Amino acid sequence: MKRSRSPRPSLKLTRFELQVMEQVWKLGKASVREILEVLPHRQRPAYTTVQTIVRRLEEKGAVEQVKKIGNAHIYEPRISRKAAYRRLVDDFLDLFGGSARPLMAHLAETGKLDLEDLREIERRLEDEPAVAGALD
Amino acid sequence: MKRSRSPRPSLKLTRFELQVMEQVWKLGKASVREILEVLPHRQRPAYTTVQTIVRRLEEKGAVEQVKKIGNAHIYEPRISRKAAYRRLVDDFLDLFGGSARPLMAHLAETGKLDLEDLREIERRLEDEPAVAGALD
DNA sequence: TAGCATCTCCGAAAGCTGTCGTAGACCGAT
DNA sequence: ATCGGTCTACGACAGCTTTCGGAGATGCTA
Repeated sequence: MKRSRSPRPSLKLTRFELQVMEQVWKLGKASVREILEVLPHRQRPAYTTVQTIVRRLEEKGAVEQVKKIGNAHIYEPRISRKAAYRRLVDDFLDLFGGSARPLMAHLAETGKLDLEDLREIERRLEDEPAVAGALD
Repeated sequence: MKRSRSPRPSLKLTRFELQVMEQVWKLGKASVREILEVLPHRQRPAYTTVQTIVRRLEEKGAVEQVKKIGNAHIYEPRISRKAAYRRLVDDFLDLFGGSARPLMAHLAETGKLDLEDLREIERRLEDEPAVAGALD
């Protein structure tokens, strides 16, 4: 049975796949139904919709079946939240020429970023000795 | 002829549509062929591919035909670069709970943002008296 | 052990994006 | 007026994402 693949170095998750992963990360491990039930009420999809997403996440190597409870599979994340977001952010940064600064500039110009935000991040950077990557 | 619609407050552009818009913004006004020719050599698509994108941009109200030269339409942008990116960024920020700070934090953690970047933006913010939005 | 609820498994429709070809209109030069 | 090249208009299709239904397996309970 070639259910799951090994997790690719940085696999691309769609919006909804990410939303599902978010719940799996949050819960630590989860069944399809549990995921469904913690999904925001707004546009809660059908059970089988979530199931399909989980299936694809498994094919991509983002989650894996770790056991069964009753007849339901229980899944655990196989990639870290940070790794997933890194890929997403990288893709997005490409729209801004690949570096963060133009994005920053845009955020500042549109009022989404103020001095307080900046100083906060700055403090963190000063504390943490720029370990630059490798921590998943 | 119901060619173009009025520009929606903030319409969503796909990656490639944005790439085409980028050229239109740059050129001020342009024909399909001009857009095609300034597109990066890398994966330059067929003429009609660009044409289709421009057609969709027109349907969305992102560009409009302003005149003809020979038998070719000339298009002008109808939405600002900033407005387009704002929509994009907003959508993206939703993945981070809607505010910029978590994104910042991620960028800092993954080494995409250093103190120098932050101080640069900070300087800008201090100069410009937070006019907070409304400048398209 | 019979029945019901729940789950899995598979398949597939519908929408969006990127891709292009063809048919025909149009323009300028001969 | 005609002809060749360029453009438009339209439609189509493949791949991806989101969506879900149906058939059958499975497990719990009476």
